[in-house]
Amino acid sequence: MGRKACRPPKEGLNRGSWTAMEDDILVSYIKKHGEGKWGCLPRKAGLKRCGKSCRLRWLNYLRPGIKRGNISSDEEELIIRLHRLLGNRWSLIAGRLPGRTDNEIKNYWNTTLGKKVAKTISGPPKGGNATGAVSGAAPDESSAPPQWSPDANPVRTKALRCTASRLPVVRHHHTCAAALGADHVRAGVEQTAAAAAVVEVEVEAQAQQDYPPPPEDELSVGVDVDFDMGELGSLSPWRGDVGGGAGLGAQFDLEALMLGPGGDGDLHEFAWF
DNA sequence: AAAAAACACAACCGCCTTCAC
DNA sequence: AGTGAAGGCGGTTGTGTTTTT
Repeated sequence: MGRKACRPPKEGLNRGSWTAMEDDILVSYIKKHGEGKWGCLPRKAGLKRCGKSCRLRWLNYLRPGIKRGNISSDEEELIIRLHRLLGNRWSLIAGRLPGRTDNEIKNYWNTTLGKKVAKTISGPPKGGNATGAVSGAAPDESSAPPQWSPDANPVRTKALRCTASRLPVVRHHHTCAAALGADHVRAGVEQTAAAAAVVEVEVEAQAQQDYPPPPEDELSVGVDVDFDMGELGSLSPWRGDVGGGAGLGAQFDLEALMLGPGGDGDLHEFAWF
């Protein structure tokens, strides 16, 4: 048995744009009863809307502190940078822009910024890291800072993720020690913050050259973090170790773009060189 | 001035994860 | 532990507005 159903039937619900009166009802209800329980809210507030619609309306437009429009050039720059690192993880990006919502940023990117960035990229002559892509919600790599040439850096690695509380999980398609030492790697590490934390990293790598993939579980990556948090938005140097069997041991330096002041579940992005 | 095309953005949809039972 | 509702997220669509032809 699941929890009690709270959602109202879908029939007879209003759709489309919200009226000022609906907004008023929603705002005054939430002021009185607080956020949450979206499933029950429409019935209790007397709104002919589904809970999801109420939630969206509140979070994106009615919530206090929401900034609307006029995205500044500073904000634009930050969005571009965060998108480069995080891809289409709009809620994460929005979390770094006070007063902005994921929906607004997503819309802004899809209509304006994405095209702008694409134009910038396609403008200058091709070269550098034109190959490959980070999978899924692909961050915009073409403008990523560490320039590398395919000749010198044979492997591209994508998407690292971990939490400090987890045992290391390693996934790889193809990889090699040399590549790990001289790679163009983008790593997203979610960790619970702690001084001098040792972070276990999940790796997904893709080779451009045919190196024999090491057997499963022979590659492990430990990032020995000197948890000297840099200034928000700054790059700070970190040092890490790649251990594991099959001669894969290697040391590497990395830079971390500080996206937050450091706290539980804070997100860090690493780039290997 | 009118029609067509392009743009901007609010809202919806479906999927996945979390959580209460 | 299993089940199903609620919550959250990203992708997509619909529609009003602006620009171009």
